[in-house]
Amino acid sequence: MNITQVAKLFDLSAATLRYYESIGLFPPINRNKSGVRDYNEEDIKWIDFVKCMRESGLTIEALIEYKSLFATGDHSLEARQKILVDEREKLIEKRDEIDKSISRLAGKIKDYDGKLLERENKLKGTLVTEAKHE
Amino acid sequence: MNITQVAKLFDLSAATLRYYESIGLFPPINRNKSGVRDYNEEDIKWIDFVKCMRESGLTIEALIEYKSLFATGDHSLEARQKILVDEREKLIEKRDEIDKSISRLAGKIKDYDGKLLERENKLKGTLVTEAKHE
DNA sequence: CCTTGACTTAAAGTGAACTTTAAGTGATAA
DNA sequence: TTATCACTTAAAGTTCACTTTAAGTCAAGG
Repeated sequence: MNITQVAKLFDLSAATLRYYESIGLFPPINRNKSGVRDYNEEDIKWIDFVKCMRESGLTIEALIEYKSLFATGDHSLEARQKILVDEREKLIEKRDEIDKSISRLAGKIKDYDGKLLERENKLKGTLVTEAKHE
Repeated sequence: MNITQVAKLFDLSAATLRYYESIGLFPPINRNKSGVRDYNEEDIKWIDFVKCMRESGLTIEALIEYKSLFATGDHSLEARQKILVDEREKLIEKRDEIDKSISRLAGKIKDYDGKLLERENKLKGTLVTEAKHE
């Protein structure tokens, strides 16, 4: 798979893919004899992971650190797991924040239902009054 | 309440509070005779709302729009409610994204447990082998 | 009286994460 | 053979949401 196809697949620009690779977000992509990137299954998995995590707000930095440790082999297993655990914690906190906001918005939305009803009733009152005057 | 107290209360800087007010994130704060801001209950509620929503990722723009409509009175009730509904939708999507990432991280973390066990077993194997050679 | 703290405007600076531009090389397909 | 992609490096530009700086005014308290 070439860069354009991968870009389409993940809705990223080729520039972003090169940028991500250049800063070490995932291992270097193999090239064909003419130096063109050829993405394999593993690469796709990495990119999928990176994209998912970035969308959830993991920093570039955390992902670079993870990938760097990955590159050092088995003795970094614990360290890598720790990063994942820490990031998961952060995401859980974030999710809880968002849940609070969702509830809060729900409450406000409900309040607006009340306000809208109130306004409707006022309008009806006006109409009744007008009817009386006829 | 003056700006310093409010800043402490919400862990925002006075500069940020002035900035928020200047761009219209909440209605203008009343001043005392010498022109110093004096925050009342309502102001505090606004700021609390704004801070909560900002932390969940609502844009400054959405919040400004909401407040602007608010300032136009009752005929914007529907429009205001719509903003809240739209933003809630966005937050729900975001939360679902984050949930996906949390699950994905959980899976990977578990995988690492497996890998760590494997490594441990290899280590044991080595020890056993060494024992045999004794 | 003088320090402290609040106020103002305008503008420049910051950091994160890209995006775009420039300027060039090299391979492949019609 | 010429157009189309892909590649490179380096650097500048963009957006968002502040933050900081500068340069000054004004009022209250010890």
